[in-house]
Amino acid sequence: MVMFQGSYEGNRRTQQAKMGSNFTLCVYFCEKTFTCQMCYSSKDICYHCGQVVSLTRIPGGSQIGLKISENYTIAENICSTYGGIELADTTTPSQPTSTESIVTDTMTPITSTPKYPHLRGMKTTLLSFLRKLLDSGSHDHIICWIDPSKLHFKIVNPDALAQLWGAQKSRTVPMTYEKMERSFRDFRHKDRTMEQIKGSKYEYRFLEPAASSPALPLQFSVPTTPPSSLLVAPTPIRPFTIDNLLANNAPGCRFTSSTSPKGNGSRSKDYCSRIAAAAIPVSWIPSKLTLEDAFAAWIPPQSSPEAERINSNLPISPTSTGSSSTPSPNGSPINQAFIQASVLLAQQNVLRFNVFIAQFPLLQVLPLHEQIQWFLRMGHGAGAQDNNSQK
DNA sequence: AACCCGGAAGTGAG
DNA sequence: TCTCACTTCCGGGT
Repeated sequence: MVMFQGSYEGNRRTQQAKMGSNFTLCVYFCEKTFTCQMCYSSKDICYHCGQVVSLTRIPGGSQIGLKISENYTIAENICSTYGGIELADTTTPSQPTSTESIVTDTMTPITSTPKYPHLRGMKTTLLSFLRKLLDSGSHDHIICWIDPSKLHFKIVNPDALAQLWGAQKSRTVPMTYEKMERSFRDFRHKDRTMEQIKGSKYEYRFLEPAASSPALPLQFSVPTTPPSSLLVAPTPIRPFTIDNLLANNAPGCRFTSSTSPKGNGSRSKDYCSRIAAAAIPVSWIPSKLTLEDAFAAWIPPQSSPEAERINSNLPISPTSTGSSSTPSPNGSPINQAFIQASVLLAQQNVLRFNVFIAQFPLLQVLPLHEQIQWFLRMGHGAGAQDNNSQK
């Protein structure tokens, strides 16, 4: 595994990483530390967010001087998605003794590192690349399904998509959407693997099922369309919690929210596919999931004061994730104390989330459910231990 | 002028 | 060397 770690220095929002040469790195932030990992690409494109993550080394000093430009977006977990590499545990980072050791011990020149070694021998076609982005659901701000059952999709950010594709191919010349479009024209007219939706420049439809095109391996398995059996399942396999929602990286999920920074977002069928992947009956699904709903569905860790307070008033164990208890879709068997506590908790979390996300413009480019993941991961949620020092 | 289209040659990987 | 899947360029049409 190619990796380095370092302690976080200074204001994370204004720093720019300096590492000497252009390596593509994965950056994972937590409260005080971060981890960077090389991706197998000569480009500085983050597969996760579609933006440039350009890191360089600041020479000298015993601390690693790593900074991320404000113009760049934090990239999360890209390697585990694409390269099969797990992120390091940043809770107890091992501090390298010098910047020199970082480079010599953990940095491998791009030229000697095969791109996506797990893909050796497998040709990555443009079609399979698009399908993977769509099916992962993590690039909805770049390319997303309009109707997965009809293989109908939309390119939301053509330039970012071209950047991703260029990074995938490790071309020295930047890829542009115009050049990608040339391939699309062949797909449409020569290969007949795609068609353009009339009147929509950026909407297309695949003309063949995914199985016939070579698919990239996924770290997680998600169906293009949810099995119909899930949509009519009479009994929930997992309780309706935000943890379960977030734990399943189902395609196309978006939370809707009045507080969404871009006010975008939200297609109920996307939400349905997420819910279906979490194996929750479709009858539970509201037409839209708001930020308030998401936090209302989130049951805090049992160790938190809020959780203990709720538990003491709750006849049904709320140890949510993985539990066999099944909250009612209508909430009827749940006692008033729990409902009131949940509402209070949701309100607190929404307020905290708004404060949190306002501080991090870089996170605002991410889909809302990923913003929520960051929010929870960084321990800001009401119910988590309130040890946030960051303001 | 801007955009779209498609032919043709070039490129890199297998 | 050959094939494949693009990539790059560019002239023509709308």
